[in-house]
Amino acid sequence: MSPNGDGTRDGYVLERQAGHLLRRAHQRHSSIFQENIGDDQLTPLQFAALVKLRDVDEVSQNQLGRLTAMDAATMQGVIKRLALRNLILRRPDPDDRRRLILSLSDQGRALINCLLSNGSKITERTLAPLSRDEQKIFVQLLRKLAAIK
Amino acid sequence: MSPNGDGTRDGYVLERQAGHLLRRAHQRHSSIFQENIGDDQLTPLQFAALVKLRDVDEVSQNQLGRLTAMDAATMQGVIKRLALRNLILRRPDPDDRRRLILSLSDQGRALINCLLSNGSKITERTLAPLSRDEQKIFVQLLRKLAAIK
DNA sequence: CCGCGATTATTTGTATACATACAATATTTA
DNA sequence: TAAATATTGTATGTATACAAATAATCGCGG
Repeated sequence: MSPNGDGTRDGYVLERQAGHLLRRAHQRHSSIFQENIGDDQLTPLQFAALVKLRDVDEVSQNQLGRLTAMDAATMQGVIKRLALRNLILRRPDPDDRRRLILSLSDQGRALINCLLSNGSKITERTLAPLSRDEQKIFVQLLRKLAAIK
Repeated sequence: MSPNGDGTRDGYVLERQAGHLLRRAHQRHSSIFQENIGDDQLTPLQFAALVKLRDVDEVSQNQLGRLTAMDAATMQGVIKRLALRNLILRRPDPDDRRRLILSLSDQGRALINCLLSNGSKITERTLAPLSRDEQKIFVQLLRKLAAIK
């Protein structure tokens, strides 16, 4: 009756759709992140913002959003919470009064330097179900799907 | 200065981390979903719930959550909104008074039957940056990462 | 210099996502 | 059977996500 062996009557099987699989893989990663990041308050987006801010030193809020693929509204909340913990500094741009210039505080810099190795561990564990070769291929294909470069 | 050619001082490059890439790929898919599903109100999770409910006919709310990888709290909101649009029916389980038995309404069944082809189109467009061979490999690896089967 | 479109940050509203807590009900076990 | 345990649905709080609206400011063409 069920040509797919999973109770379906025709070709559309949820478990084979890229979107559903992406969501579940991301779900699994989030769980791994939370278990391994080593800071109960820090979320994946907050971590990404700190990492990128460390790379670029100073940027406006919207610019950082583009670098980390967050829209302005999302970025605003992330930055607000990081500032609340004194992990980042916000000062007005003297050359453009619309902008807030963001930078890491000493505390934020220390934290991100300390947590970077956890970040690598998280990536490793996320990809652990795959062999080394599969990991390389997967990341390569995923970059195409994420429209990176 | 920058061994990675992207402004970083050491090995951790955000754009190469599986979690970040999964998030961005999922982001891109969500956008494709919204443009192609053909129903302005329907979200990816609502669509998944309808698809699965069509496959299994009748289940409790928590059971449907497990089948679609949503926790009880998330499922509750999704079901509430589907019921509000009269796409699903909720009736108490006579054998277990904790449970609500969910099923598609005629309207919900008609809608999902009509939208299934859009679902396939969405999957196709999500994977479009990859060749046919790459798509097969990617989905296979993604299933491992999503811990399906 | 003026006006007008673009950019920046914020705010509001809706929808995931999940931890936690809770009340009602089932099940297991002592 | 009574007690401990587990499940189900609901509610609350926090954090993404993004659309849409807004106010302030910038830049550019005329």
